[in-house]
Amino acid sequence: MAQPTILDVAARAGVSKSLVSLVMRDSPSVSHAKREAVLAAAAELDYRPNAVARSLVQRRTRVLGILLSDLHNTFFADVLDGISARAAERGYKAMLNTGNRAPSGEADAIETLLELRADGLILTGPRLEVSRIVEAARAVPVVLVARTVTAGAVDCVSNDDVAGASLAVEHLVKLGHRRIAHIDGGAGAGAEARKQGYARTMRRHGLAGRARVARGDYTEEGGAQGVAALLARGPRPTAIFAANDLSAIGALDALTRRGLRVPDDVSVVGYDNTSVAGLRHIDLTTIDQPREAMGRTAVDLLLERLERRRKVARRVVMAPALVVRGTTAAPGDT
Amino acid sequence: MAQPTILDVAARAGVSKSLVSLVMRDSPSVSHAKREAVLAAAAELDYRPNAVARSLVQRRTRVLGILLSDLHNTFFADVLDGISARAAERGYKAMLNTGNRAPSGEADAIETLLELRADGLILTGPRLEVSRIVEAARAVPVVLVARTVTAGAVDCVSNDDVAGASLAVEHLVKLGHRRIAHIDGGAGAGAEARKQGYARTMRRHGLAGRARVARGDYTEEGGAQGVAALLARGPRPTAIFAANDLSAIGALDALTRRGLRVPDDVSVVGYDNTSVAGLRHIDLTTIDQPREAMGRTAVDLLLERLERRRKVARRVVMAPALVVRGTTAAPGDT
DNA sequence: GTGAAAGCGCTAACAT
DNA sequence: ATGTTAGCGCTTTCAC
Repeated sequence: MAQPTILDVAARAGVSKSLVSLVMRDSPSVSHAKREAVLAAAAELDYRPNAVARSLVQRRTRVLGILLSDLHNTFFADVLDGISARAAERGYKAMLNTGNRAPSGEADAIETLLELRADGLILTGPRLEVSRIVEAARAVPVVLVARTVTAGAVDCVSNDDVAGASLAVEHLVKLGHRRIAHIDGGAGAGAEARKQGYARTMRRHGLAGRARVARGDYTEEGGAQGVAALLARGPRPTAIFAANDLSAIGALDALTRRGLRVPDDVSVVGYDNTSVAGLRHIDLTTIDQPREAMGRTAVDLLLERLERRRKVARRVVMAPALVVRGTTAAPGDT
Repeated sequence: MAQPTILDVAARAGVSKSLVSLVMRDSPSVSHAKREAVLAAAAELDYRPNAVARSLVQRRTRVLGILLSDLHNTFFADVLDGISARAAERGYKAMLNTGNRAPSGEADAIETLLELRADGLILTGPRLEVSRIVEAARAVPVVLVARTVTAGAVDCVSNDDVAGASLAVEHLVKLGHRRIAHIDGGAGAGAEARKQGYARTMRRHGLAGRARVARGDYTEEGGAQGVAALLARGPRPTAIFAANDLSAIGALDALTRRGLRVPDDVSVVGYDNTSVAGLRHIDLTTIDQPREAMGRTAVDLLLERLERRRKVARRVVMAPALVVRGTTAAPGDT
């Protein structure tokens, strides 16, 4: 027999299928004897409840559909850890799908999750158009992580990029730096806010005149080009705040290749605290986003809609933290 | 209305639900007029076929259950790219679940996938006991990636670790190295084979007497300790082959911190070609496993069982490749 | 405490 | 070319 059904178990245990159903769901109103008989039969047959059939009749799957825009970025893996842990605690399963870094792939992935009747959706870092997101939200509750959208039906959880950038700059100022440059993240998610946080904090310290921004794009290459641009003209900055870790690493490498020492000649700060930042060989000072907490919060928001029937949108902004490592120090006497 | 059903569409289009079903599945035997009417009604209602109901009646889901042992390791993300691409090509959906690096988590994840009635399972790098894997294979076809098991019902796809290690050592020998040491991967997957490949190749070149192995464990820390052990006594090796990239990076860092230059004083080779290895700042020579191809192959193996009803186990071993970067060079005149 | 029966949304076999 | 009908494996009343 392919996969045994509840009827096979019932027959073998000599009871009705309703009784088997009650046992499988741990109902207290079953006699000890019958419960044992049913469990024995189930074990012998290698029976496994069919979640498909159960979902059909219950009209819900207890599955949360998770879209991860890019598995190659361990940032998302951390968010997922929080999501899975929380979902398990609350009796839900997390099923992932990826968009393979393409907006159209994301749309397909969401469609699949919706056809499989996930009870709700958590989209982490989606590059998808707003209209598609809102469309999905007509079918089930949707929570966005690491991306915000101002649409009534969608909840968002993100980190405070302005505050994070501020932490980075404050740290450098406290060390004594004044010529602090920024390599931005171009059109990337959160890049605009990080640039703003940088500019605002420089101004607050009366360093607006010293502020310099080089164009980047969240890539290693972008970070290297940012350094090239910054060194090409003007006084050399004593510190660089890059919009993310990858571009910070690109900057790091470009600096050392030019014979400049980090942090002796130039300090470098990144953003995200990805796992590479922690490698001793990189040892990058950076800004940490509370990734796991963001994942957990996303699940909580979703279940508020699912179980408590909340209707109004909520937007949760979480606080980032400074992680000091080896790429920052007081400026040398240049 | 919550989610419209096929009956809602049928009513609105003025046809029977079978007709709607045919249209949704692109049947050619539907008149143009009715097809348009149905599609219009479906669009207006925002109808989405219920995969749960469909799966129940078809007794298959067209879903492949994918277990990724650890999303934080981008190695698995690459394998997954291959899996998703291939699955999509062949009309299947890939649904992932992770074990959160714990064997018990993996067992739960598999159980979930089985209850959701995935048509087959691909387990990548599972740390799970063989017995549990065989057990799962009683329910549906199972393919293992990056782990082998000698059980009849399970297919495996892996890379040839012995050959990969051989490539690494051959590369170093060709550069002129003779004192080539190895930092092993302890009990990690494939570690034993890599060590064997190292030993065998050293012997083949008459360097068995020069072979030295330091204990590692696939971690950065392990790589650093390996270097410490190797430098503590005996003649300094001119080259080190580490069992994976992470430990190679640990070695790299330990070497430079001791004032040794790479590759001038010591060459270093890793294994896996993870994304960090490619960072300019690391620029590690390493062995590449054909990860995407492994993922694609896993899907093919699964579908051979699912669609062609293959019964005998297959074991596919794929060829690794050398990727030369900046951490290897001819030995200096030490 | 236990069983019988209805039905979840769909497909498939059969009629027409 | 289109409609009718009988389940898929389970949960959920409702009887007993």
